[in-house]
Amino acid sequence: MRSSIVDVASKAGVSIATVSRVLNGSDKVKAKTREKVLAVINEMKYAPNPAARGLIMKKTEAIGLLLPDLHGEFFSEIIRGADEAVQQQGYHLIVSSSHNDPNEIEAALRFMRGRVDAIVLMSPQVNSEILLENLPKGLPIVLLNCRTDNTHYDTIVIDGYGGAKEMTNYLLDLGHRRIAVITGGENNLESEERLRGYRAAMTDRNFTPARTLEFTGNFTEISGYEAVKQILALKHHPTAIFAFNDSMAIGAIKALREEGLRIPSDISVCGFDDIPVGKYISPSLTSVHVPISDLGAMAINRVFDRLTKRTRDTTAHVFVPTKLCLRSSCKKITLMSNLEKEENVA
Amino acid sequence: MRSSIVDVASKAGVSIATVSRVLNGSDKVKAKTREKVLAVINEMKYAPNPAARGLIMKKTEAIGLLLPDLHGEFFSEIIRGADEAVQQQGYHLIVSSSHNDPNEIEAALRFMRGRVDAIVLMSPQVNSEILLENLPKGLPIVLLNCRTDNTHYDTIVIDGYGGAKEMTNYLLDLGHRRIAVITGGENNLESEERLRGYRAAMTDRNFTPARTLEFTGNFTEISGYEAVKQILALKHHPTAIFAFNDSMAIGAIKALREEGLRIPSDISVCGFDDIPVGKYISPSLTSVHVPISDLGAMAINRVFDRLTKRTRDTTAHVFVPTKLCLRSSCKKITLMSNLEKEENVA
DNA sequence: CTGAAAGCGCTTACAG
DNA sequence: CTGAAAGCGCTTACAG
Repeated sequence: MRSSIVDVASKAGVSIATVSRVLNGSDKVKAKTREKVLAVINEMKYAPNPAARGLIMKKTEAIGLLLPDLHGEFFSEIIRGADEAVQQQGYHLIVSSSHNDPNEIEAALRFMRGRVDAIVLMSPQVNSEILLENLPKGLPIVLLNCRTDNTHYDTIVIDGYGGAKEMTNYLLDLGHRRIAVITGGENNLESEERLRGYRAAMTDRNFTPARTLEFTGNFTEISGYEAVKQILALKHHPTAIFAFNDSMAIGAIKALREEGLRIPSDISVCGFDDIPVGKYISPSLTSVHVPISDLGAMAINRVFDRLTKRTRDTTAHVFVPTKLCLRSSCKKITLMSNLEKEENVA
Repeated sequence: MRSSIVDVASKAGVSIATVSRVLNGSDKVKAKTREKVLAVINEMKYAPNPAARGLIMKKTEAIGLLLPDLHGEFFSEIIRGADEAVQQQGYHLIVSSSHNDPNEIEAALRFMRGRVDAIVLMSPQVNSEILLENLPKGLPIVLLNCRTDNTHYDTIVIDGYGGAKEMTNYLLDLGHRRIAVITGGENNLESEERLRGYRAAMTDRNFTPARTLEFTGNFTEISGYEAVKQILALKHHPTAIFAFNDSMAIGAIKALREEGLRIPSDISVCGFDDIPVGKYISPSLTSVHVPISDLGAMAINRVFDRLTKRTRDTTAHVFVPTKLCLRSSCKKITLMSNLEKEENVA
């Protein structure tokens, strides 16, 4: 059994109220008393039970972070950014992954009640009704890349549309016309936004985005790898592949190489997110930069804003811009076959 | 304010004891009463406060996971494995990173008291005395890759020595003699074990491991990258570089390429850990396989063993074997310069 | 089968 | 400056 405040009090010959006061730095404690208590605390290595403290003070010094998945560097960077921000305030993180399963989200949210002071939730896949009805009331909540137009919560959303559009325009500028995309799956907000951006860029330039060039992945390396196998089964290969995240781009590159294609001379490849490892692989990966760890930190800091200035109760909706990050995996195309021209010009 | 058990009780016209009983599935509740209470619970969307419950039941259904760092895929795989294991039991994870700082470890450990039922601690860098004196008593604790010969706690340790030795032997078999290593820094258990393994393999085969071929990194890509800049300043380049983790190997490969060297034809490179991305890069990375996510799961499952069968109080010390994972970043060397022979043969 | 009461380990008015 | 007491939201003997 751990020692409790009662043990400290009796050993120090004071009441538990006094021990509590020195613990909480109250100034209405005589210096001598304080020292005596402190001595006992150190001697016993006493530390107050945070659960009891949380129960009465209604603050836990913990923030819940609920992520859809834990695979890959994207989520680990989110966690890292969040953890740094949280540590700066002396807070801690309770991390959970939902696997995009409403039941798991519900379980995690329930678990967090009473244990966290606020919640950061990232759930690009689960639809807003389910989400909203499970969200605990009375707790600051920040929605990260969630599908919701509900303005009742603070939201942070990456500009997937703009980023994908910019990337597509870049590929178009490079002369590419047959651009295959590897998506992150249906019903996934991030994927959908990126797809929308890609299609818009094509259309804006009077090209018809062909559905036959849209392949479904799930944001993992292996799904990018497998998508390429399908892509190469096409009678006319695309000249560029735009994977909707870097992990899939990395998987795609591997598959392409296995088929003897060189990147970018035979085919260009780009990703999205700009995960740290992207700049280290060869060829270095052209991507759409997302400030991943900042995203985690931003969400946490927004939560702290809420926690401190309770007055301001207008919700904030921040839209995070992306930035094209040009490296070596994409290359200018010089000549196009007639066939391609025919197929793509509007 | 969230509703409490009192609200439910009054609305259902029963005592809080009865509500508590239906909450905990006690069988001594009349079916009709149970239904009435359940109806109210659903209507109010009531969920018990886990902090209060934890306080009295002395169990929190949370496990603390304290990691040295949050950079890169290694730690995210540990978290993933741990999270999966924990979710299987309906438990949750409280994650923290220590940055190898004793103060942060202490703060995290203090934070966890009363909030977790057990702790998994990974701290290859902080020495055992500091660690041991901060460890809470009365809580199951599993030490993951910690420097301690204390048998009072359960431990799980990767066979860094064996793995590095095996890798070095492999390089030796390939004909390499000048093998540079990039370590993970001094005072880091994992790095030290791998260094010991490398040196032992060299010595066993009657080669003297040259200190001038040992370069210091810190397990990050950039440190591998920078180490290579130093390595290439050597008057005689090594024919192989053994980075003590994959991230550094990936950084090293990038630096090597920038200097126009081809891998593995000009120089062989290998890593350690076998992080998922390693098989996707080019050339695919030869590494020492560590079952990373399993490690997280193993630690959690060990903790659950403790939690359930309190009787067995002999501590377990598991030593996790590694496995050579041969891919394409290392190549046989056919001829050696006389100079190299002179320098390396014992 | 159900309720009143004690207690988990703390904090904080309220007196003194 | 300090202590006795109430209370945070729950569970669980103990009676009935």
